[in-house]
Amino acid sequence: MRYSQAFIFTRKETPVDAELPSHQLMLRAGYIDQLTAGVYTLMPLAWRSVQKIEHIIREEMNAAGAQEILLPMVQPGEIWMQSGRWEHYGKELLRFRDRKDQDYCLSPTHEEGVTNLVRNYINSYRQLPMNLYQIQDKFRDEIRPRAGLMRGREFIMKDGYSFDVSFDAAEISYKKMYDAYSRIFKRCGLEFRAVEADSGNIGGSHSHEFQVLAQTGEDRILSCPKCGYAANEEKAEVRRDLHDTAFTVSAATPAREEVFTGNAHSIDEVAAFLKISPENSIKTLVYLADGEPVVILMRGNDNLNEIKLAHVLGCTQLVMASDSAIEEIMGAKPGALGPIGIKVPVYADLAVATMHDCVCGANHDDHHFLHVEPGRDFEVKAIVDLLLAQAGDPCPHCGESLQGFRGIEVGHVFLLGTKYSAPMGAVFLDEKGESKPCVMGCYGIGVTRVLAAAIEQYHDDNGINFPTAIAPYQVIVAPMLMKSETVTATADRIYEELTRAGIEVLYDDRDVRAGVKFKDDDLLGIPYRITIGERNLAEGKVEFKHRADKDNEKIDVSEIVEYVKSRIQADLKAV
RNA sequence: CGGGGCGUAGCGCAGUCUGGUAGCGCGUCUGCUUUGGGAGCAGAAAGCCGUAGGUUCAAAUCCUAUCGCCCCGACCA
Repeated sequence: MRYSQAFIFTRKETPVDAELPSHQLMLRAGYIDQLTAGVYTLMPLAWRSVQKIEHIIREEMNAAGAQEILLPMVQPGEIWMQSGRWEHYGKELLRFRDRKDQDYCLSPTHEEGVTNLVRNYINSYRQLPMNLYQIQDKFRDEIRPRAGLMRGREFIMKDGYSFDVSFDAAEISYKKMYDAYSRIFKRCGLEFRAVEADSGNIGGSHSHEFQVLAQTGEDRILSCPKCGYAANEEKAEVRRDLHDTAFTVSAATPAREEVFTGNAHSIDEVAAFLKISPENSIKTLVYLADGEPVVILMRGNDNLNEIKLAHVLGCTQLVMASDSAIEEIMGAKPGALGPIGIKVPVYADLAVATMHDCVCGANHDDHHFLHVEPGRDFEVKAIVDLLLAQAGDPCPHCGESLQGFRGIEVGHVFLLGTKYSAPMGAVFLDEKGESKPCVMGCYGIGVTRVLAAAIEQYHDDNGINFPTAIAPYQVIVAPMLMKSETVTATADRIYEELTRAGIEVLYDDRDVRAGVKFKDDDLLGIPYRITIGERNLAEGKVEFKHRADKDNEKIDVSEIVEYVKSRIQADLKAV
C-alpha cells in the first residue's frame, strides 16, 4: 500500500478524551474513529490487525473441530423470553420493536440464537458433539462504555458454542477450547494467564478467563508461583483453617459498653481512636439482595467478596444500600453500624466466629460498642466464607503466597450445562431412545479488545510496537528524499519485490521530510522499517530496523528482500 | 444510577464573569526555499459558537429546556 494514497491520518497531539495508552495511540495513529459513546469505526490499520487476529482464531477454531457460521444480530424477543433472559438480562440488552410492534433485540451474545438453531437440526446422539462459532459484531448497551475499544458498546466478538451428550463429553469439548484459546493468544504474541473465574449471569458450572497482563487492566487476578493455581480475584479461594459455623462465647469478655467515637467513621479511624487493632473490629455492610436488606459482617481488615455473597444469598441482583437507605434500615449513618439490636438478616464471615471482645458500631451516630462478644451480644443467620482473596494470601492448593496481577479479559470459556438447552428444548435421543437436553459450553473472545490489549502490552513513548503476527503491515519502506530518483527508484523496486514475495508492505512514498516519516512510522507500530537514503545507497546499502531496536543494520540492496522474508518468517514461527 | 467536567473551523483551545464585526495554535490549500527525527517565509480557504425557545436595539456570551461527549464512584460503614 502506498501511504500517499492510504486512509491513514495521524495526529501529533494526544486526544484529551482518551486516558488509556491503547485508546490514545489508536486515535493518534488513525486506527479508530469514534462515532458515538462506545461505538467506533475501525479504519484500515485497525481493520487489518483485526482481520489478522480473526484469521488466527479461525485457524485454531477450525483445527479444534469447530465450524463457522453467522447468526443474525437482530433477534426476535421470543427466543429470549424462552430462555428467561428477556426478563433478566437488564438494560444492556438493547430492545426495540418493528413495524408490526413485535419485540426485537440486538444480540449481545448468542446462546439463544444458537440453541434455537441447533434444536431444529440436532435430534440424535449420533450428531453430537457439535461445535459452532462465529465472528460478529455484538451490541451491549453498557452502563459506562470507556477506554476506546477496551469496553465499547459495539464490538467484535468471536463466540462459540459446543453441544454434547453428557457433562463428561462436554468437559472434553471444553478442554479443546481451552487449549485452542491458549494457542490463539500465544500466536497473537500476548502475555496472558488463564484463570478460574466466576460464571457471572451467563450461568453454568465452571469457567476460565484468559487475561492479558497489563497495569491498566480492570480485573485483578491472583496466581500461585508454586503450583500454578490462578484465579480472578472475585473467584479466588484462600486457604483458611477456619471452619466454625457457630459462635463460641467467651465468658471472660466484660459486659458491652457504648462509647462516643466522634468523627471516627472508617474502620481504621475507629481503631485508631480507640487504640485497638482493626482486626479486632467488626465491619458492618448493608446490601440490598433483590431489593431485600441484608447485613454482612467482616473482620475489620478483611474485604467482602460480593460474588461469594451473591452465591450464598442466591440472589440475582446485589447492590450496596445507599446512605439514605442505610439510615432507614439501621437507624444510623454509615460509620456507626453494627449487628446488635437489628431485625435484618445478618451473615458473618468465618473470621467473625474467631473474634472475641471486639468493637462494632452501635447503630447510634458517632457511637460504637466495646467488649462485644459474638453469640452473646448478637446472633446471625449464617456463618459462611465471604472473604475476598488478595495478594499475599495463602494459595488454596499449596499454601504459597499468592501473587497479584492486573489483567484485561480477552477470552472466557464456560461449561454451561443445560441452562439454555433445557428451557429452549435443545434435546436429542440417546442410545436408549430417551430424550435429553444437550450439555452446552460457550466460548468467547473479544476480538477488538484483543487489539486494545495488545497495544496496552506493546507500546512505548513513540507509539505502538505490535507483535508481527497481528501488525497491520509487516514492513514499512521509507525513502528519505522523494526528489532523488535513485532513492525512489530503489524504493519502488524494493516495495514491488517485497509485495511480490508476499510481504505486507506500507510504502511511505509521501513527499514529506524524513523526520515526519520517522515519527509517523514509529507511531503506527509496524514491526520493521527499511530506510532508503542517498548516502547508504551510494554503497549499495539500505537500512533495516525493528521498531523496538535502537540501532539499524545496513543490508545490501540485493539481499534485503530475502533478509526481510527470513526475519518475518522467524517471527511467525517463533510462537 | 449518583457526582463532576465539557460542547466555538478537521484537531487542541481562548473568548462567556462584564452582551456590541468570530479569534489563536496545529492541520489543510498555493508558491518559493529547505530536505536523516514532526522545516522557514509569504499568501489563502474553512465556523447555523451542540439544538430549541426566551430576554434584548443587539446573544457564543444572560435565562429556560433539551441533546451529546468525557471522567469519577458502585469496598465505603
